[in-house]
Amino acid sequence: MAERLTVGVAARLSRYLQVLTQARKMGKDRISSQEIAEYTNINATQIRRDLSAFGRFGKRGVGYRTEALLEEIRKILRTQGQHNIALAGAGRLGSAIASSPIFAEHGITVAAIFESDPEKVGQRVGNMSVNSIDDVAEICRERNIIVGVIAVPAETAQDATDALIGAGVKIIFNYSQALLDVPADVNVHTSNPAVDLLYALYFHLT
Amino acid sequence: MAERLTVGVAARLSRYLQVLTQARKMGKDRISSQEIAEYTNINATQIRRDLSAFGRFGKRGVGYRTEALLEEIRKILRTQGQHNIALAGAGRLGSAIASSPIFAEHGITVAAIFESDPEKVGQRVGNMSVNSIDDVAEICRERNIIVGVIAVPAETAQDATDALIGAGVKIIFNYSQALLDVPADVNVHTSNPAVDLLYALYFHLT
DNA sequence: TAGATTGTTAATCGATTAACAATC
DNA sequence: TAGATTGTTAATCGATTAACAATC
Repeated sequence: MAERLTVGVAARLSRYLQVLTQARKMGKDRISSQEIAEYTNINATQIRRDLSAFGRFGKRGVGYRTEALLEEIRKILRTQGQHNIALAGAGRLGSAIASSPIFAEHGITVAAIFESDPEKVGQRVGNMSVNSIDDVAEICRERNIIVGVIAVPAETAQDATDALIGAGVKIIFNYSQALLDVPADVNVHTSNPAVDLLYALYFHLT
Repeated sequence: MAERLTVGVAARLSRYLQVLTQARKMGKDRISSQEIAEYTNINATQIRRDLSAFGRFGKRGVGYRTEALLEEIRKILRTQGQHNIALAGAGRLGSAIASSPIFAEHGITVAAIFESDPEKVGQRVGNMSVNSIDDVAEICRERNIIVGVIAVPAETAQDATDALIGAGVKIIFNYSQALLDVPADVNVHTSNPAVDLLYALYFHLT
């Protein structure tokens, strides 16, 4: 097995993947490091450096072939497979996530939606029906799910997290404000648009 | 005026802000660098180093006072004011964002929602009514808005972006998959949960 | 006092960037 | 050929970490 990527390299490669996916959809056959730089705010030299560590994917004077580079990065990141994820919360945010086309594009399927509110269990969201959180263990094992998304209010976020972890989930994407306590072998990624915004404002205002 | 923060420092301080905000809500009076480290995945030494660059905020053997540290970081990031933001898109994601409590907590108000779909104009979302995108310039100037959030499908994302920029918006948070073309003085932050997920999976699988 | 945790140093490592030869 | 863009070097800067004295 090749060396494990550093956190920084893996993060940047993911960004390139995102840009290439869209560039392909827009019908761009070729793309230069300069163009990728404009869309990612990552320095063009850094991009070429990152890529050339794995091979000579570009053509001087021309750029990179979008499709080929996409495949190379997928190989490096080993993200060619299909992945099932579980969603906790069938409210507004949960529904938005379940119906978003953004996951399918990268081989990710929202394979189950869970709710603790009995009123919502059985309702349809997107093309799925909402499951009771009590069935989380059975369903996650059956569908081979190790990624869970928390789209419930802060008050119930820890309960939803505990339930998912009990069902074998190892990666949690937290869209609530709550700070989640998890065992050491579970990874939490917390998203907070408000905090990202304060950060962006700092650079705008100074 | 003090030195401008580096990108890395500003990003980390924002994360501390997020943790402190929640810790305060949970009634924690004091917090140690070790505790902040657990919630942010940032090394505890780095946290103390970041903070001590601006003053001696902690007490040896005790930790930091949550409330006081929160205020210090707000001062450093200059995010004590109130900010109005505009939202493009009154669909599922737009509604979720408009009704989220996550912004108010940091002094951010969704001050206007815009739609190009005439069917949706005038409808109520949260405690606001949806405006026509044709009125974006007038409303953004009136409400002093320089931040816009794109919560429309990829197909109309560029149009929504152009409208917001025409109205004076300088910071765009893009929740669509589209790559947005913007003038040099406008900053785009694109969020893609699917890409973040691939990145998280890489470290889980290797 | 004993235990805990900060503030700071010193050393290392990775990120960033400009510059430019190679080459398409 | 002329123009463009990669691949690579070299130099600098910031991030990361262990270690530990200071001190609450």
